[in-house]
Amino acid sequence: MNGLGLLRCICDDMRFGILEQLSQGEMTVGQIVQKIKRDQPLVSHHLKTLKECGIVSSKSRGRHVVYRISSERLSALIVQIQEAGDEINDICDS
Amino acid sequence: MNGLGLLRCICDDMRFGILEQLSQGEMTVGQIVQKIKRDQPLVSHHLKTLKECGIVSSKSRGRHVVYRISSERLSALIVQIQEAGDEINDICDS
DNA sequence: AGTTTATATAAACTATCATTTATATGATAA
DNA sequence: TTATCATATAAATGATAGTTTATATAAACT
Repeated sequence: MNGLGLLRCICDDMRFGILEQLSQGEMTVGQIVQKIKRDQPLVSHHLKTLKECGIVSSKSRGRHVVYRISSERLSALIVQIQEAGDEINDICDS
Repeated sequence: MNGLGLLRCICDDMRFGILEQLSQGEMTVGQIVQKIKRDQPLVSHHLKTLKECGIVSSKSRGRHVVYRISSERLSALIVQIQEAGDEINDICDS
């Protein structure tokens, strides 16, 4: 998986929504489901994709599974990418 | 089209390849075709996509059509995104 | 005007990927 | 140990988007 592939992974609407949530701190699958209001299997599926890209990691806590962004560096990068998105919006409006 | 949509547009392998070429200066379709060694209709198709996103613009010069990245700001942003991709590679290797 | 060159468009095909639905796993609590 | 809760997986479906092939347009040259 190359850098572009990983960016593509991040740039999906739903996965980006999940990452926005996780950028505020670790969360269980159920909490993410509640927040973004999508079906649980779909959320799990996208979490798997994010995990395969190495963007998130998970640990079990009781019967819950807690996900988090796998590194501070990556977390900062996601913010940057989000800002790039906003900046493109700016550019296109002007 | 939102910021994420535009990022997704940039993050396609082939479109990114085209943008890498154009980041060195404006080029005709034929020149791009030669450089990236893909079929002309395919290149034109992706150029159209990039144009619809507002990422590139074009002008006619004789029977040639010259494409360029539509703003300096956007050009700089593409470099940043490329660097983000490289950085993700780093993170995943480590 | 007719031919060549450069680019664009359109239709058909293919692949990829998101989503849904149904079911399985695995942990806890009763 | 059975029932329940949280999450994961798998199969089927549907949508999106890349690619190919064929053809159209438009400019320049003869």
